[in-house]
Formats: sequence, structure tokens, C-alpha cells
Amino acid sequence: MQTGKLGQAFFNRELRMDAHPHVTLEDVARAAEVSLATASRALNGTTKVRTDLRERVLAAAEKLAYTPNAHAQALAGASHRTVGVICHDVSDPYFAAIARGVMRVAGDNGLLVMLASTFRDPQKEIAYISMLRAQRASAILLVGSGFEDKAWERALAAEIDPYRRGGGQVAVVSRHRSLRVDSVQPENKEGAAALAKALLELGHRRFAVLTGPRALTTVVDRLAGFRETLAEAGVELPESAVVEGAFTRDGGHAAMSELLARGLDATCVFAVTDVMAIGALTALRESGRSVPDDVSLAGFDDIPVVRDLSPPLTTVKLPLEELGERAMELAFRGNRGTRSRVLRLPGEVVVRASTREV
Amino acid sequence: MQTGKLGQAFFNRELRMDAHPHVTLEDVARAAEVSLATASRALNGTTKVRTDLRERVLAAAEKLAYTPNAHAQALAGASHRTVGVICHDVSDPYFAAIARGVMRVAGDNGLLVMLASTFRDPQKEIAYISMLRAQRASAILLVGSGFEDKAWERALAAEIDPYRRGGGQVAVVSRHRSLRVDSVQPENKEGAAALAKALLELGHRRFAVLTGPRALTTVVDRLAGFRETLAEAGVELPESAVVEGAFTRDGGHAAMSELLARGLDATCVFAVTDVMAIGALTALRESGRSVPDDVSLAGFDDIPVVRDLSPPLTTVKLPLEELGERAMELAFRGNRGTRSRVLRLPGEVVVRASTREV
DNA sequence: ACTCTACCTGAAAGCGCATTCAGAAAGCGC
DNA sequence: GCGCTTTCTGAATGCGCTTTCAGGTAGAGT
Repeated sequence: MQTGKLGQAFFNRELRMDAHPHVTLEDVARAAEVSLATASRALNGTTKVRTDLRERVLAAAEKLAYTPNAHAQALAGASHRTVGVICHDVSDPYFAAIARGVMRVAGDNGLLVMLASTFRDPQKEIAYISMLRAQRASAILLVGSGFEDKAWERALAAEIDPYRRGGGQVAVVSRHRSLRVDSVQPENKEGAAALAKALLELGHRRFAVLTGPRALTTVVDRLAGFRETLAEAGVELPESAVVEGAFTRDGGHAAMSELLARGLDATCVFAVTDVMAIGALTALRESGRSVPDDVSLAGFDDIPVVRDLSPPLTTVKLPLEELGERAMELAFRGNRGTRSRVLRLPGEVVVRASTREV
Repeated sequence: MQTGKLGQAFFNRELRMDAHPHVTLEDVARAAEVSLATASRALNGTTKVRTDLRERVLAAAEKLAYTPNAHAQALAGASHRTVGVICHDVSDPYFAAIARGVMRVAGDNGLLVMLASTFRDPQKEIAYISMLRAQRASAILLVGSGFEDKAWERALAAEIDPYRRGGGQVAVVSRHRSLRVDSVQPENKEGAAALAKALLELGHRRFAVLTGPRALTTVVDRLAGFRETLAEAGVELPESAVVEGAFTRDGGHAAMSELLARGLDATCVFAVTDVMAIGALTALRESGRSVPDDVSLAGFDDIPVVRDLSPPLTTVKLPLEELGERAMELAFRGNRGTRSRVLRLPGEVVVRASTREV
């Protein structure tokens, strides 16, 4: 495995699996006094094996605590069932929820999931795909917004294309589809538009937005949906009311603080993700402002915890787990055609107490 | 791979990796007009290869988008670097934080992580270990509280022992160490004791506790530490003031509701995990009670979000990511001795606004 | 009882790679 | 320029398993 790409290893110890050699199929066959082929067949049930022989094999396998070597099986041509999932950070509730959906489907289907966190390092994403390719994972799921960067997409394609040519399935979740693969996408733009509409209906006219990195497609879409809907209502969202921050709780906190420092004159703040909204909420509280009395706050995603905030957060509910489940289906259902399939899942505005009428 | 254990598959389509056969080392060697052995050596750098030959090989590999087959490598004896992590639910912030630590270390060391969620199904835990064993993962990490069940521990050992005999490393995180393997454990009992002391110092004398399943060792330890410290101070914690619930937000919500229904007469409620505390907090709010004015609330773990609650939660801060990191070190540092190593990481009481002096 | 057809079983090939072993080339002293 | 050692290269082996392929055995048909 070419792993050097992922950084300096500090574990130099070689951990070979041959301390005591593993029990092999041959051991089982010998113990059961049958041929290797028969042992294999008895264990896999691919062909009928005389009952007494099969039982002898099963008994021997049990007694020796035999477990087939998945590598040998894979090499010998058996389909091995493992999925690779690449996300930015498992500990982000947004990805965690999607991963949950993935894991559920995987568990129900005897699939092993290899989960990798890139910590938003594009290099790592590439490196992980390469590793997953080496593992001959049957499918790779790319979860999370990609970058709007042509060079980057090209580098990605250089890994993905050979993988697919080799028969690998690829699906992306919540990501721009410049990669021509199957994808399942939340309706970010529509969701943001619906949210904007709901906020307008509450009477708000002066808005501010806390965005994540503007290069992320998710940010672009949500911002566009929000802004355009305001524009249609004749409400302008000046660039000075848009603050960019990291896609994290602290990013939201910092962005909100920045906004407050600039002198907040909006009656409603929209954070493009719930995670950022959580940071923003705390920043507002720390500044002595009350939500929603002094300012309304809305997020996006509806990660589980936001309903337990005080006040509970108005947001756009996304079917996060379903996003993961659908992606798995897409990947394992296989794609006969040449066109990439796109599954769009709508969000739903959930108005809670963090926004009020003005 | 024997995967039947994990339930009914609904994906019947065979996804073989041979749609277009993968580029092999032999292809590269042929393209570079060198022998297979030379190509292997050039790519791995194990032995010196004449410069021009190496460059030809590298160029050919690049051109053909060659990726070694990790299965073949593993089978041929190369150590393959993959870790298996088994937890209850990735989307639980507690596990997510630990997983984050694991992933960070993995990423820095070129390790691939196979993450499995058991959804608290003991059968699945066993099945996953079996799969990981089949994959010849270099190490397996068991994250999360085990059950106090002898039969169950025995079944587990039946998987673990052969794995270790084969040279596999095992480490457990936050789990009773009836399994004689390396472990890293938060000081649950001590932490709960320290929390109890802090709450006593705030003047509280009537307590209630929201626990998770009493069979979980984590619950047992935290409850014991809490209760014993109260007892030392002459404060009794009657069983009627202890409510058991699921180890989830909803479990905490339900348990708190139950407690309220019984007629809460405590001035302070301790939820054995932050996740449960979050549910409890909402239940209290829904009942019209103010935290901390009407009742104080404390949790355990210090998952990231609790500081953003209103009021921020008093809790016992555990070094969650470090738990994961240490486990990885334990696993990959290897264990020369016969005794299993135990790493205990202390918690620290963090008093926030959810508890007040009475 | 004898042949023909199913049905099983076992020997052997091969999956893609790392690595050993023997041999070839190159470098050295004289 | 010859014989030596030192490097490097390539053919061949084996990792553990699945899967042909070629028997072999038993049962059916007459």
C-alpha cells in the first residue's frame, strides 16, 4: 500500500500478522480429512457437498476458530463487500448523521465500512481514494461539499476514473456534480429560498448571513437561494452583511462576533449551517443579546441537537440519514446506463423559537 | 467473506471488480519493459533499482494509473495498515469525538479505518469482529461500554483470542476490562465522585440521577462514584430517585419526564451522560422549570455542544479525542509483555451555569 | 448384471504481489 | 586485461482461497 502520501508515520513497528500463523482453509481441510476444494465448498455452500463431509468441515472450522482470509478471497475472485466513505470530519453532527444512515444500510447488508476523515484537506481526500482503490472497495461514497476548483476536480477525476473503469461504484452526497457520478443532493438552493420566504413572512427585511468558505458549493447554493429570494421580494442583502467563517461551531462564533463588531443592524441572521448557528447563538448570548427578542437566528440542516437549544433553532430540515442511505442504494444498485443519476432530496423549513415575528 | 451473520441483504447484484480488469503490476512491468520483480522494487523502494529503470517504471505506473492491489500485497506478506473500530453509534457525539481522535492518528500514519456501528446489538459486535478478523486488520478497537454479562464476554473472547493469537492487536476504550486486553479508560468513578463533591459544595442535599442501562459498566461506575461520595457526606440517594433510561437524548428526556411524573423533590439532577442531560434539559424546560433556578442539572463527558446550551451544562470533562488517540497508540505500539496495559485518563469537573448554589 | 448419466470430489491453476535465489553485469585491485 | 567481489536483475515460488476440469462413485434404466 502506498501510504506515504498521508504524512509521517510515527509508528515504525511492523505489525505483521504472522506472530502465530493464522488458521487456513488447508488446516481445516486436513482436520476434516477432506480436500481443500471440498472444505471451501462446504463453507461457502456454493456447491452441494455430501452431508457428512460438510459437517466434518464445519466442525473442524468451528474447533479451529477458522476465519477465512478476506484478502485471499478477494484475490481469488470472490466479491468482497466493503464500502469506502470519505467525509470531512466524523465528529461534525452533519456528517455523523449521514454516516449513521450509511452504517445502518451497511450493517443490514453485511458490508464493512471504511470511513475516512479528511479534515478538509484535499490532498487527504485524494490519498484516501487511492487507498480505497487499492483495497478494491466495491463502492466509494464522497460525502460533503466539494470545492469549486477545476484543477482539483481534475485531480480527483484522475483517481476516480480508473477506479470506475475497474468496476468500482462511486456516489457522492451533497456535492457539486462536476464529477460525473451518481449523486444524492439536498435541495440546498430551494431550501434556502424557502427559508428566506418564511423569514420574510415573519416580517424581516434586514438580514445578515454567516457563510462557510465561499468556495464550497454548498455555501454557494444556499447563499444564492437565500439572496435571490430576498431580491425577488425587493430586499437587498449587501455584501457587508455577509460574513465568511469556517464551517464549524467556532467559525460561526467568530463570524457572528465579527458581525457584531461591524455593528449588527439586521433583525435576522441566517447561518448557512446549524453547526455555525450554534456558535453564533452563543456569541449572541455572550454579547448580551437575546434570541429571538433582539435578533432572530436561523440555521440549515436540522442536526439533532438544535431542537434542544434555547431557543430551539429555526432551520431547514434535511433528511440526513436518508442522504446516506440513498447514496448506498445508488452505489450498490449499480448503474447500467452511461448517464449519472441524480437524486435530489428536498428540505423542509422548520420554524422554531429562534425566529420571531417583527 | 461470511457475511450472512449481519442480516438480510437486499442488494443481490454482484458487484465484481472485474468489469474491466484492473491494471496490474505485470502491466506496468511490461509497459516499462522490465521484469515484474523490478517493477515491484521500483515502486516500493525496498531495494535499489537502477535509476533509468525506476523512472521507466514510475512513468508507466503513472500513465496506466496503476494502484497496487492491497489484497495481493497483504497476501504476499506485506503488512497492510488498517484498523477496525467498533462503536455503538457514530452519530453519538461521545463516540464521534473519540472516533475523531482515532481518525486523526490514523490519517497521520497512513492507516485506513474501518468503522462499524453496532447500534448496541451485541450480535453485531461479534459479527463485525469476525469480519475485521477476516480482513486481517492490524488492530481492532472496541469503543464504548461493554455489558456485564459473563456469557457475552465469553462469546466475545472466542473471537478476540484467535485474532490476537494471529498477531492482531486489540484495545478497548471506555470499557470494563474483563477482556484481558489493553485498554484506555476514563476515570468514571473518580469523575463522578468529584462531581458529587462539587455539587455538595454548592449546597445540594437532595439529588436525583438519570442513568443509562444499569448493565453497562460505565453506568455502574459513574453511579457508584456519585452515590458513594454522597454517602460519605451523609447524603442518601434513594433508589426512587434513580431513573433508568436509554443512553440517548430521548432516553434522557424520557427519564426526566418520568422523574417529574414521580414528583421531583431533588434540587439537583445528575444525568450520567451529557447526551442524556440534553434530553433532560429540554424535558425540564418543557415542564416549565428553569435550570438552574428551579433545579440544577449536571452531565458527564463534556461533549462539545454542551457549552452552547442555555444554560451551559455543568459536567465532567473527559479528554474524548485523547481517548481515541491513546487507544491507537496502545494498539500500534504493540504489547510485548503478557500483562494487559491499562491507561486511565482523569476527568475534570467543569462547573457551568446549569448548576447553582442553594 | 451392464452401461449411461448425474452428482461429487480432489488435483491443479491462477488471482496480484513480495521476495528469495541464482545468475548477469559492473566495479575493483593487481 | 584477468579474477575477484559487489550490485542489481529476473525467474520462480508461495501467500490462502475460489474455481475449473477431470476423474470417480453411485444410482437409474433396460
